[in-house]
Amino acid sequence: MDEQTRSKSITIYDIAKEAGVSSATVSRAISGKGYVSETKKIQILDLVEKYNFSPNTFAQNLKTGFTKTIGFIVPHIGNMYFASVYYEFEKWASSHGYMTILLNSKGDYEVESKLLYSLKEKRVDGIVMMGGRMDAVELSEEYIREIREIKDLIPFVSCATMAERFGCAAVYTDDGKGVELLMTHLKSKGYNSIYMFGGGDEFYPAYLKKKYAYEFGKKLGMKVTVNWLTPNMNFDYRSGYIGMKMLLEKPLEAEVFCGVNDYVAVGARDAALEAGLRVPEDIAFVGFDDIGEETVLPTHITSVSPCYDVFGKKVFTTLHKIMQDKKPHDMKTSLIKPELKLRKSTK
Amino acid sequence: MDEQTRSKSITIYDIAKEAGVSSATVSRAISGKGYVSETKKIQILDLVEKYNFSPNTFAQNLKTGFTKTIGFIVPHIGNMYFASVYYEFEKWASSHGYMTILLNSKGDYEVESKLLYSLKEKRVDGIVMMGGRMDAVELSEEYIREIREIKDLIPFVSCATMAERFGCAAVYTDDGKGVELLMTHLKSKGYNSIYMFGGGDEFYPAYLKKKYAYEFGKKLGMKVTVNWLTPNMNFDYRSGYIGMKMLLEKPLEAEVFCGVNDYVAVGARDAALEAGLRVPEDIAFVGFDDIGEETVLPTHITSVSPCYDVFGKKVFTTLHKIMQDKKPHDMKTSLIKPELKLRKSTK
DNA sequence: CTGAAAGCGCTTACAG
DNA sequence: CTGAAAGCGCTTACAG
Repeated sequence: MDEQTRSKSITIYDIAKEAGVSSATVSRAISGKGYVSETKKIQILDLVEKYNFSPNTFAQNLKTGFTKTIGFIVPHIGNMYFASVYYEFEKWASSHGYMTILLNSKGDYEVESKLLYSLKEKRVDGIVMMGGRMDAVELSEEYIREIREIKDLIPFVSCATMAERFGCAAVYTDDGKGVELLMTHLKSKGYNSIYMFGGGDEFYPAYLKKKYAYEFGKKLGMKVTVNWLTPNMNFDYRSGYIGMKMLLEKPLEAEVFCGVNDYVAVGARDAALEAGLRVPEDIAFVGFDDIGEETVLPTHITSVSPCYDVFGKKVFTTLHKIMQDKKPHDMKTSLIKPELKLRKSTK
Repeated sequence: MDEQTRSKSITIYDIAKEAGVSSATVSRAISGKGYVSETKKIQILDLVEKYNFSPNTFAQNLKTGFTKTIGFIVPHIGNMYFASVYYEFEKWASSHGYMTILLNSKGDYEVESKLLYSLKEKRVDGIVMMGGRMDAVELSEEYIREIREIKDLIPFVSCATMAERFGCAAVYTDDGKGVELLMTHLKSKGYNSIYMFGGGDEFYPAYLKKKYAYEFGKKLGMKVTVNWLTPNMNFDYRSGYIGMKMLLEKPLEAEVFCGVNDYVAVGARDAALEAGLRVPEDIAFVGFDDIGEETVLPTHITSVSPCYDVFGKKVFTTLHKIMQDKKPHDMKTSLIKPELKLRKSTK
């Protein structure tokens, strides 16, 4: 990083001089846009190789107005659900020449706003926002306006449930389908009752799963008990653990306990094990999101998996399409089909 | 993203015109560098506020040569060790006006090289690299040269063990201290034998922990058995799980089983539980890295924690210092003092 | 304290 | 197919 090293940086003009052409021709040869004679092209590209030259991104950006950068906001980077979508998304983005900036809103509304602002400032070409405020069932007028403004300014894809409410492109898992898959399987294994819990019901990802389970249970002839609106319930391990402790004080109301995500399910399972119950002989657990990558940290929980590869790809292609269009885009919603991963927390 | 919206973007000239000053004065007023009369300054800043103006980063970068961007390479984003250091680092970086790009090398050597190249291309102001190849005990001449080249070009901090070998700034946890803390505690709880396993011994983070444990065990009068060079051993859950399965086929060689990290320890613990052993009554488990954030997904494993807050901050301040200096920096190594987190996997 | 001017390194109509 | 030239939006010596 010393001055000399920095300033030695080669430019398009150095290449042009050595090749005996103009900088415009070098630019055309490198970008592949516009005509350049085969001879000169080869000559220039050789020089590029020789000096290991790459065009200055900032000069390009300044000129073209594009940054080839995408901002990706998640509420919690440690949550494997978000990490997995990001991971798959990034593969596609980078293979298309985009660099992705991962940002953590910590689930904090103010931080989220600040991040959105800083991405605007950085003039990113696109924004992906996962979960957070956008998942909330009830929204303030002001927040809706904030999101509408940003999505009119910068290509924007939300991975929040029901995000079409904001008039933006949305990609999220089909929870209705997920619940159906899960309950059909449980029924086929001879289970006849299920208890839905965890999560904040003020957020769709919790609310809808419970609602769908309730409805689908009727159709299936399964008894569904829903734990609605328990205070301090959340999407984390602790909620599942504490919730289950309380449930264990009374006779069990169901054969299967379903967390709104795997973190809740794992917490509940641990509480049950601690109480001396056998899983799955005495009690079964299921969850959503498939957070336990086998080689990293398996949960052993039967789970509805979002198919992260399909998910991440869909998010990228959706955003990419919007970035390509010049005109404001039609809002478009894509539902990702989930699949069931069977593990030893159920029969 | 439509053309109109894009081009409406306001510049320093618009502000200058409305304030009746030159663009130079506006620039000075905004950056706070150079003299501007109080009256004009206030007037300009009001306009900035009014139009929600922020200077075009690319024009700034092009002019100044700085990008205010840092590249952060990790081998696996799903590993909570890397995720936690990143998380803490990013807090400091962003509070100093730096944007951090997180990149995943997937532990692949070629990908790592490509990422390094792309960061050079992006002209980031600094690079942090965690683990990966740099952790290897044996290195090719070529790789050493590659790292030396990049660190001479761009401010560079490595979080690999023994990274001072590359002549670059290094920040990593003090494994010697960690082993000492752990074993002293175990001894005080009445444990007299420990079995060290997991990891690839071709990497320092595994090799050194085993070595230190062996040495420190002598001093403490504890029996230390070290599982060296087991093929296919790694830093993941599966290694711990499979490794423990094999160990359980014979009479146990120790009271405590220590994984080179928590993933290994959790895998081993699960194998023991499956075999019907009680933890910690029949067998105890310990690990390193403290990957189980309590509210997210607790491991319940007693662990040597790197103190992520101190770690992340140190990485940033080290990098920041190098970025400030004009001259090539002295290589500097900082060891992070670990602390012990007691959990129910030990007495 | 302030402005005119050069220049950062590209891209892209435009005119040949 | 090619080059001269303008311009993207800033910053910063330089000269007042």
